[in-house]
Amino acid sequence: MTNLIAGLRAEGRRLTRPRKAILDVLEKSKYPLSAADVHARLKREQVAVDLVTVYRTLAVLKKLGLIAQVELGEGQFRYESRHGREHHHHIRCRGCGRIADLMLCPLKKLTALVERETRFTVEEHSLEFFGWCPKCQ
Amino acid sequence: MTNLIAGLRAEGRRLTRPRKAILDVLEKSKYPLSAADVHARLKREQVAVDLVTVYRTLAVLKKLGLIAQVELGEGQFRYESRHGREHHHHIRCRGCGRIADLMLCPLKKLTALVERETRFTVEEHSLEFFGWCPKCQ
DNA sequence: CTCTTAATTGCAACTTGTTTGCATTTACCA
DNA sequence: TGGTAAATGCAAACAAGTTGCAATTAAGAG
Ligand SMILES: [Mn+2]
Ligand SMILES: [Mn+2]
Ligand SMILES: [Zn+2]
Ligand SMILES: [Zn+2]
Repeated sequence: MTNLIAGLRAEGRRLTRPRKAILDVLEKSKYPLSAADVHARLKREQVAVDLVTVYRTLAVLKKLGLIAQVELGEGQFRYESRHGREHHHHIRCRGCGRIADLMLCPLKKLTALVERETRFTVEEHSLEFFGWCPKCQ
Repeated sequence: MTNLIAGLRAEGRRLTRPRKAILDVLEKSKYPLSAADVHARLKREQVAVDLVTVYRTLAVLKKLGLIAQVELGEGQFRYESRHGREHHHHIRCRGCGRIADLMLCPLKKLTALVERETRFTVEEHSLEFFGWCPKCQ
């Protein structure tokens, strides 16, 4: 939360109820949430925030580096708090959609290799697995 | 093309002009194309096919395993032919959108590790890099 | 604490990517 | 050469995300 205040101030932005509430929802979640998910949880908590504001806030929090955008082949984005969490990846069940964290990232060496081969500068990568969770097998 | 005929027949489906043309467009492309890209190229080649048919055909070709669906953080799907190409991944430039193939996949061992840790059965994975191409750096 | 003002919000409308319903057309086999 | 189920085109619907604008509000100045 202190990161939020500092980050916002540094850009001349304001600390508002929706911003606090949305970051809070993401910090409490054990898996990444879509904008619609966030909106639904806010409603459940009696916090009246428009879905448009959720989208705009997610963009702000992402720019501040407080949340990460995750894509799991669903045709939509998900977001998760980065607070106190290492860079990591996910696995998603093809049956029930369950998402689990993978606390690993073996790609440091590979990134260097890619940069040498392609002459691109690598800024980010995404590594996701898809399969069947124990219940759905 | 012989794969297409065999695959379609095996499911009681038919070989049609749109299906041939769409697979052909994908086989000629050096990078993965969106449905709209495919549609535009068909038009350029005087092949009149509705965009809806492109979407439906991409779904069929994907189910037959002839093409792969690729996601590069754009909010849309791309598709590429699998004919004669190894399983591989991509790098996409944040500046101009240029996409290059990465002919590597160092994830066999990792997959086994993930399966052991999570108890999921891994069926597929996605590994993509994002950065800046030589022209955009 | 009150005032001022630019940042933020909500609402409606819009855009883009993708899917669905249905009547018409067509590939394929008897 | 039909008969028939599969495939197509067109219009409409849907879903995620974005934009314009008037109303609201956080926060610094006094
Ligand atoms: Mn996670
Ligand atoms: Mn490729
Ligand atoms: Zn990683
Ligand atoms: Zn791979």
